[in-house]
Amino acid sequence: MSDFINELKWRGMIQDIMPGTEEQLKKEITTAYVGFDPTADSLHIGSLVPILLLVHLQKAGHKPIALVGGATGMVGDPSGKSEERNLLSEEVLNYNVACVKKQLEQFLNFDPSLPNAAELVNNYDWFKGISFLEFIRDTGKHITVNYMMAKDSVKKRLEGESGMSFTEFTYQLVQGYDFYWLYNNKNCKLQMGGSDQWGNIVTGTELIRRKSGGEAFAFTCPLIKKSDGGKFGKTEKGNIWLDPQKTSPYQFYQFWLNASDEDAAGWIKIFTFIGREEIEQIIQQHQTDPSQRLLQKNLAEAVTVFVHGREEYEKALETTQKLFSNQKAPAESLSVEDLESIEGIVKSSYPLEKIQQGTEVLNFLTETAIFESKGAARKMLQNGGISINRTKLSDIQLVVNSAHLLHDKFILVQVGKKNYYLVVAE
RNA sequence: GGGCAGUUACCAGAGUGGCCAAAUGGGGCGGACUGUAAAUCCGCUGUCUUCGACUUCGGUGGUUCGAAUCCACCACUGCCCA
Repeated sequence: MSDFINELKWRGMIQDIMPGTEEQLKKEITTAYVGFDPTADSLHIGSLVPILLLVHLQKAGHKPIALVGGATGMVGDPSGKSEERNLLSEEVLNYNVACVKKQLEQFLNFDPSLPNAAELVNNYDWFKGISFLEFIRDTGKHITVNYMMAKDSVKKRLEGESGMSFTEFTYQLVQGYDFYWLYNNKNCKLQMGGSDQWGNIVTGTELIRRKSGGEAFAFTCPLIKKSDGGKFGKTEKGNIWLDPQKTSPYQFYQFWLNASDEDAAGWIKIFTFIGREEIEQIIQQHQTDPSQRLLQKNLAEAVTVFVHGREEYEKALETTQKLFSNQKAPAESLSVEDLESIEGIVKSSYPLEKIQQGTEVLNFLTETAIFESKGAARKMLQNGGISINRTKLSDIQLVVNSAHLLHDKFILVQVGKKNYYLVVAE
């Protein structure tokens, strides 16, 4: 259990670390927590790193606590936000909390026979019983406004144009209280999180020191960015979610497979449990022939298996191979079985009758919901971004008819290079 | 409550009576080149069935042949004062 920090260090998963943290972890089985915001009904891959911190922690023999912010979610974390956020309704929040809880459960081991069994808590459970007066007298009294204003998350907003509500200003105290509560009730001595959480975390350790005279520790992991400066985890379709209903395992796999070389080399350390030597070997092999994209393949495999399981990974891989391995081959070479078993790409159905009569492409593309409007479809087509059965379209007047059907049943539509749609005529 | 500044498309930000669906940059999407990469170059980026039409510049009214632009009121935001 001693090499936990070292393990994270070589993986590049430690940004800031409080002095004494390593010693604490070496001394005894330590309980540590990470908080998750219920801002949506699913976690996305941005939350994957904190989850991995907990998994690494448990692997190293320590006890992980995953906290879902039922209470903090009602306040709104100002960290990294340039503007005040809208509050979620309680109803939505409760639903999100339930969803996020469910997702977290699959990554940690909750077996109660383990000395370091994972635990899942909701900070609403202890906040619901605390009155406002109680809170400002017992907790607020220990932290000065001067201290709170010095935090980056607050300072930026004070200097910026949009200001900050009292609600969001209070956030760090509320989160700090979580740590204090867990320290006293669960003997939790360590908090982890993204580096944007550093300020909030430190308020927690400060509160523990001033209120109970105890010592608590913390470290943060760097926020993941793409080497080109873009936002991590976003694609044209939005966030990459962990929920397979929102992001299919195939799309999930594709996201990792599309990582740039530079990103993949860093990400494989952070997002997989592959050992150091093996990773170095993969990187080396990758460099001898980058076009094989060994790095990306290994990365995508490991993460997809971790989140969706091996079976879903196999399907995603199979779909990938069908769609990409023989790109030059005519679409006709795909068998009925191939087409029928393609998983994870967007499928839509279309009346067979209409195809037999012949439909104009633009109608076809909008009526299958591949495009929202004819204008959008037209622009894409004129830009050369649409293929049907792997043949690029150039004619707006084209009529889609029976001749386009593969095996009398399917039409494979591509938007751009990577976005596939399978239209089933029936 | 008083004073000042502001509110423009996904974001930032120009535009201060007609030439404005609105400069520019970023982001996003598509294309070429590649390796389903990066860099580079090119195109698209309010809505709609192309030409063209329609709806936008915080809201509501008004002035005007004509308003993002002028006026009035309201709302919101920021800064300063009480």
